[in-house]
Amino acid sequence: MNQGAIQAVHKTAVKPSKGEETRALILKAALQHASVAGFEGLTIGILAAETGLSKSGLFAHFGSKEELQIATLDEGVRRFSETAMMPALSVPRGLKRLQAMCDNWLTWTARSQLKGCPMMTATQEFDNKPGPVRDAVVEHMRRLHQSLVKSVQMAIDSGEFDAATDPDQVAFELFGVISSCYRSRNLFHDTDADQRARRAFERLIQSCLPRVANKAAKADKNTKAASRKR
Amino acid sequence: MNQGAIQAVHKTAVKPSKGEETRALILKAALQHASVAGFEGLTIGILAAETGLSKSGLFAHFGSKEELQIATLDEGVRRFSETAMMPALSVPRGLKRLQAMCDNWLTWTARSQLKGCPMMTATQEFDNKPGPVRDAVVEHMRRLHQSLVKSVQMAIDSGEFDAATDPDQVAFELFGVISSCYRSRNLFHDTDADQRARRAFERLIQSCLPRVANKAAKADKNTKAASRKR
DNA sequence: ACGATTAACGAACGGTCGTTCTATTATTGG
DNA sequence: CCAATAATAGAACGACCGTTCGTTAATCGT
Repeated sequence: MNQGAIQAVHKTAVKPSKGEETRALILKAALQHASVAGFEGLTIGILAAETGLSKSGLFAHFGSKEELQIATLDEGVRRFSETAMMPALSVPRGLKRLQAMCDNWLTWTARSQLKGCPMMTATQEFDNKPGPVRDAVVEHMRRLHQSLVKSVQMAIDSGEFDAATDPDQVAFELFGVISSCYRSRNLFHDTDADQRARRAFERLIQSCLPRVANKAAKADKNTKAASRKR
Repeated sequence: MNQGAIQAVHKTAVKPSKGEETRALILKAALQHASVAGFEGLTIGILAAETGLSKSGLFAHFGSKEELQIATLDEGVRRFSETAMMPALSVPRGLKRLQAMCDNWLTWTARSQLKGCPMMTATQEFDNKPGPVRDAVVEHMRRLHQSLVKSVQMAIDSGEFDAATDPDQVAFELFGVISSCYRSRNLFHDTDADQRARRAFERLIQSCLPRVANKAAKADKNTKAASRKR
């Protein structure tokens, strides 16, 4: 099915047939809607009305609601990749690229004119609902996590991060910051959310910087270690 | 309505009438179900079947689905308070209490035999859906945020945290860590999620400790903190 | 213990859901 | 340009949704 998606992309690049054209239009509206009302709230009737199609006409493009949800999720991931991740790849690997990723991650929903992040929404909606949609979500999120891990690893390799840094741990915490930012934005309408997130990123990065092995640092480490014991 | 809840609690403490008894039973099942399938997936038919009541019989207890959702959310908050927050209040204020809160926060769903955190679920489900349920979610989450802010402030006042610490920022990041932990647990079934969260808490706390410039500064901070106490 | 009150039931409603089928209209390749 | 094919419409389906209503059964205050 992944090959199918690739094939579809290739086809559209050559010649957008009528079917693929409307399908893309549907997915655009679907993504917009899912980013607000979630993937369960994405009903075929509503989506048909929004796109001006009939229920059955729209339905025929996917064959089931599950397929519609997966297609919408894939579209979201595609948009995320091209809006947030790919631009960061043009930044030289290491800390700079990681920062670019974080920054793009924060702002991509606005730049894509989405109300919330579809992947985060899907995560919450399907994390306890077994099935193909959940499987797709897990797959996508695992990939995203690995992208972050890899970027952190590059910052370690370049010497910008301490060698003892745990990339998985950093990725874990980056996800947390983003989560908290989205919540502050959408639930509290907190206009400072982005700034908070940036500060959190900064703090996280600070804690990953190499610990220089001079006396002061060593002493500081020791006191830290002592106080860490509970 | 808060007074109503208090009154209800008081009543049950004295004499649990039949109605209140079954209502409590319904809410227990509702909370269980909402923690897995969310608050929208909480249908009256399913809930009636699970509790052995008829749809109309169950419905009569709440008058609308919206009221059922709010009542379930309130029950979740009540359980969270008594399972996670109240026990932490018996720990002396300051860093220790904050740590107790974080620890209890991490483990309360398991101790309450819930699959996920109802409040987090509700947050995601209603953050873009205006209405009474969303209002209730915002209210509860704001309160929780303030609880954290207050605990952080106490750690500042006691001198355990640097005076320059921003309590709102710390609360923001704590929420992030919890979010990430829940996601790792439920989406990835990551058994290390709790450990990751604890490490993140630790790192966050470390970054809030007083920057020991010299002893005089520390003493000065303590006196400031003492005079700030109300 | 009895009358008043409350709790619970069962049937039914209008609505929307996802889905299926058949028929009609557009698009496409030769 | 014309047959073959794809895209869309429309009506209907059974299932389930939240909700209403009238009736019956259980509980409660006195």
